[in-house]
Amino acid sequence: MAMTPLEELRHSTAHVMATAVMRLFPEAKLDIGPPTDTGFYYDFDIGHRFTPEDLARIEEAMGKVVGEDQPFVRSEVTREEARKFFEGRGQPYKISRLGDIPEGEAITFYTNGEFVDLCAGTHVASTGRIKAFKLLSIAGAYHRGDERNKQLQRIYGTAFPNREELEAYLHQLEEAKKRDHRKIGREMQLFAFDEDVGPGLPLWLPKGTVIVEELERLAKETEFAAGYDRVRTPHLARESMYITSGHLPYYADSMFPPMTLAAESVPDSQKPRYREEFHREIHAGELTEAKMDRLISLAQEMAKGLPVERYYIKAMNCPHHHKIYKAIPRSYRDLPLRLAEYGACYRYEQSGELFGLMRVRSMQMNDAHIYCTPEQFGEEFNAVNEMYLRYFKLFGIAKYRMRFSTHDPARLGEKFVGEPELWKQTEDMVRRVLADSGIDFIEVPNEAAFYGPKIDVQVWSAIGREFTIATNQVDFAVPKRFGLEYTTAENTKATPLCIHRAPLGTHERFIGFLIEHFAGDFPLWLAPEQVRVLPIADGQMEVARAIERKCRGLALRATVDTSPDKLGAKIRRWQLDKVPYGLVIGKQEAAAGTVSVRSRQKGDEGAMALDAFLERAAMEYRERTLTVAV
RNA sequence: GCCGGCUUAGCUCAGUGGUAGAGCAGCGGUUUUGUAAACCGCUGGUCAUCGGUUCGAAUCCGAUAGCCGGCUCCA
Repeated sequence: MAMTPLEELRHSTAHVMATAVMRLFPEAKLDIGPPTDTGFYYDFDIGHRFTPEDLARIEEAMGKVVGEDQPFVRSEVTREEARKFFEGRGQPYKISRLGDIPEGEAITFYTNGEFVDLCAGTHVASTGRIKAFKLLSIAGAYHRGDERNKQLQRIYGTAFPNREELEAYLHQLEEAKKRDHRKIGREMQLFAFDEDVGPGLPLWLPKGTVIVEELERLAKETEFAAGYDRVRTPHLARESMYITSGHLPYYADSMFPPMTLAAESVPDSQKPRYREEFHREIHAGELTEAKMDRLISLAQEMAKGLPVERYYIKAMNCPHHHKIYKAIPRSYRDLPLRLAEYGACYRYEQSGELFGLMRVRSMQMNDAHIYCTPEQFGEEFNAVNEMYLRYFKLFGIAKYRMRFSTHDPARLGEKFVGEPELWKQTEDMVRRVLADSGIDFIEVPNEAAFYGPKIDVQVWSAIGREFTIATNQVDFAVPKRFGLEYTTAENTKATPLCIHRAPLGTHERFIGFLIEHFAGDFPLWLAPEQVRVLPIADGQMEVARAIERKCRGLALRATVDTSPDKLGAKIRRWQLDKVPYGLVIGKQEAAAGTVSVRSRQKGDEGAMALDAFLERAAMEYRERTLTVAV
């Protein structure tokens, strides 16, 4: 596969970096050093721990290699020659990589100066062509990306054809950091984390809650129009349900550990009396850590030997929804049945995976399950995809990627339920729906859910990480496990297909994404504060209050700046707070019944009648107008 | 979970073994103000936590927690 000139440059820079590292640390063992979308990396196995100071030293040594203007020379070798060469140099990873090259394919070395690398190429003519590079970070990375393998040290860097482009890229990185939802979320007081609450458990502050509730309203209206029914389910369920669903064996690690309690079958007289004993203990002096330990062992002692049962906090809503399906006998006339809920779920994500709002342990999903017949499937699946696209248009989301995840036949019965026919049928159905609708997508094997193929919509965070923002999944397996059925027109029983869909993902991730997408500059309908009245002096305070009341009468979120500051300061604060409209009220406006409007897009728009402004704002709100440039 | 780094006031950040600082925010007062910062004053920190070294620790060492950059994972 040919590299683009930029990839060639970056890959060559990776070789230069490896050359420099070998000069400084001759004992280093090399793995691989490919280009990436934004730069390059090289993986090293080395006893020394790279430090940020090392990066500067390595950069300096790289500068020397560039100065030596070493030509990159390609040579073909035999497998045996290559193996001997790397054995001689003590490079086990290279020998391992050699094994990846299929028989009959050319084995090539690229040499620059004293540095020789197993490499398919291609490269720039010589190291002197590398004009602008920078090493960015040090990271751990497993050999071949497998957790069971040794962790190597990876150095990330980037390179550009010239200094200017490198500087522009570094500047762009800085700019992206300003969009980071974690920074804006704190500045705008949208959400917060607290150590006592726990990692990955966000608190929605009042302003963030406004956004949450506006999104819920959007979803409810959209889903109502599309024929969904709303349901509500508990946050917990007995272990037995997750055994039925098949989730426990697959996902126990990702769920919070169960709550264990005395079984319902234990007579009351034998059940532990936590209450009295605890009460007595807890109030007998200070509550120390030692005492907590005593109380916990007391509880364990009391429960000892009793039959127990376990409850899990739900990590997904599907099993509960399946139970709602099952609560009532269903006929083909009832299908499709679309059950929607903004369900609260909890997942015990590994600590290192948590990332602001984008990856959390408590979340609310824009979830729904559509139960339908195979004949209805195409139309239903397509309707869900169209709902995605309508939403994306509403939010002005243009940069996304549809991923169609299919199964791997080699892993049937292990990672994927063993129903080869159903896999084929449903994947074909999805592929046909996608083709008919003309949506661009990429197909990725081996990424399906265990119960069926899926379409994920991928977006990128400000700092460039990729996330699934929405999902549309086929499930032909779990309804069967739950014994879901409907009576067909022929009066026989059949199992429905189920579509799991979450076009708005979770509140947490979706809002995290929206914060970055809009850089906090939300369209009016989502803005926590929509209108701020800015009286010039106290003399206009009464009029300002009256305008605030009028706005609120139209459900517009308005406030008055009651500070003793001068207008300039009020405007500045209004601007920094990213409020869509500011209404300046001075003596003239108060007398004329007008407001001087300031908008985020146009700045000072001059005076207009209050009613005219209210009509405009109310319409923007109602229509969910995308008022901001994104 | 793994590798590495970071943690000083609400926020942004100075402070390299010898009495904890600045700007902004907040609070109080004066000013009643016309489109991005009026003026004066005040409050606020167990330097993440615990332990160690030292006559003396924000500063050196260790552990723990949280966060950050990656890896792995992501129903």
